[in-house]
Amino acid sequence: MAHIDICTDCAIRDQALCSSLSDSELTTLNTLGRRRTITRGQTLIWAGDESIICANLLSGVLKLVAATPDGREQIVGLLYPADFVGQPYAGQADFTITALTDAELCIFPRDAFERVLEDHARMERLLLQRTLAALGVARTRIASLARQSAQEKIAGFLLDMASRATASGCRATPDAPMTFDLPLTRGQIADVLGLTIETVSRQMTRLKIAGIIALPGGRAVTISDERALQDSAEAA
Amino acid sequence: MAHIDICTDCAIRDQALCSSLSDSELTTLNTLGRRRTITRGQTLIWAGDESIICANLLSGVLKLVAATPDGREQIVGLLYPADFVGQPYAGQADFTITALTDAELCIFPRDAFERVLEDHARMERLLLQRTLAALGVARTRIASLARQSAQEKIAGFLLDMASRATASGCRATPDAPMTFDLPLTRGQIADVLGLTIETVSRQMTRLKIAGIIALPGGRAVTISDERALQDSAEAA
DNA sequence: CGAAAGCTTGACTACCATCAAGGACGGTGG
DNA sequence: CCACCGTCCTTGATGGTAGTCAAGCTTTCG
Repeated sequence: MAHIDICTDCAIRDQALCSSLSDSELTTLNTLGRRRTITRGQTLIWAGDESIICANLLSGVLKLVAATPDGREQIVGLLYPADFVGQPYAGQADFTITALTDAELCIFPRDAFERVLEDHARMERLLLQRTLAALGVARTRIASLARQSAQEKIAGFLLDMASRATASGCRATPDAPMTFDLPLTRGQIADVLGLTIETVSRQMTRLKIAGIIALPGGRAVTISDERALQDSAEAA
Repeated sequence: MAHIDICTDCAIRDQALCSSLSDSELTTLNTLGRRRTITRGQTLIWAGDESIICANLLSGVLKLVAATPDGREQIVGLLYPADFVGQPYAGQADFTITALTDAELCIFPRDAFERVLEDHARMERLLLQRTLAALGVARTRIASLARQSAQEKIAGFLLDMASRATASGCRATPDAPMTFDLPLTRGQIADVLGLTIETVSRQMTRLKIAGIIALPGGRAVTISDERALQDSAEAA
């Protein structure tokens, strides 16, 4: 909950919105923001509540959740380190934001953050660019959810998670089997892909039996045959 | 194809991005933009092409289409009058944009438009706000596509189209039956909702038989029992 | 060690896609 | 004016994919 005084040492200094600011400008932000750690399962923002905070995600993974009146739940987006969190200019929050893993945030009051945006055109432009990119991602997901089979969804999801896991720290050779931990449970994967937990489990088993992936235990996944997985992601 | 010299008379002067500009600032835009009319079915931008234009939509309806390698098609968004068209800061277009009805646009070269944004912070902020709103809409659609039944999708779609049709020109009484023309064919509705044309047709028939809507012919729809339609949109 | 949460597997079902055929509507040309 | 054609829409029969219900297994954590 302490004020930030270490922006220049920040893990995401070069990737987050703040990368548009000079060191001296950062000191202004310091007085506004504070670090906060939340634990797995904790909710940062509830849908419908007044939208009073914005943040940069420093570490961990968050989910954006839409809930239907009758209790069905759908994850409409995931947030990764360096992603921007919250809705400037919004009266109330559209979605509930909850931590999937322990996470660390750099939080600003929304109104103060909006004033910073007004004074820093570069930062506002960067946010616009990110928002446009997020819109593209969301629309791509619309196409996937509407038209892909369960098999395609799972294969595509695994490829996506794999590329994210290897984004930091490349692997030795492009063709070597690659192992990583999923940050999501089967149930959460189901919520992301618009499937049920049983279907997710069955598709994973199918890929395992086909020798395309291995499931060494826990949340770990090994991709043994990336090419075949890509084919699965595109198969009608 | 003429340069615009009638912004101050523009039908969407108060709703589009330009509403952030003074009359004198508009004259600058005049020199950059030009009006263009496209006919139903014509494509304005192809996915993958270099993203070279931005525009304001003056009249008509456009579709944003994602196509999978194997030919399946999904409409990932619809654009209505006063909506902003195109992707500033994008290298190449993510989606194909095609006219569903005859449409009128006010077109700017992308690079010139970006320079205008840089000089007009109010306009850039307005675009940011719109993009954030569009992101919320897209994410809401993710939830719908993933979790709603065909019945819910159709009912929700009809309510949405109804509210759009009545947005301009309110109706007499809130409870009176309301009739309007759908700007989309059954096939296009299917592409929006991630269904097949047959399922769309069957659901419409079902609603008709239930006395909730009437189909007077052509593209026309009458909502006889809005309350029941809302129930259909929320039923599990 | 025990309980809770998460995962897998099986049997069955329902919903929607697919395939197929025919009807309604609108425009064109004889 | 009517016949013709293309596009769009409706309806029926059938099947497959993924959802639902249920039971048992594994991992995690207090």
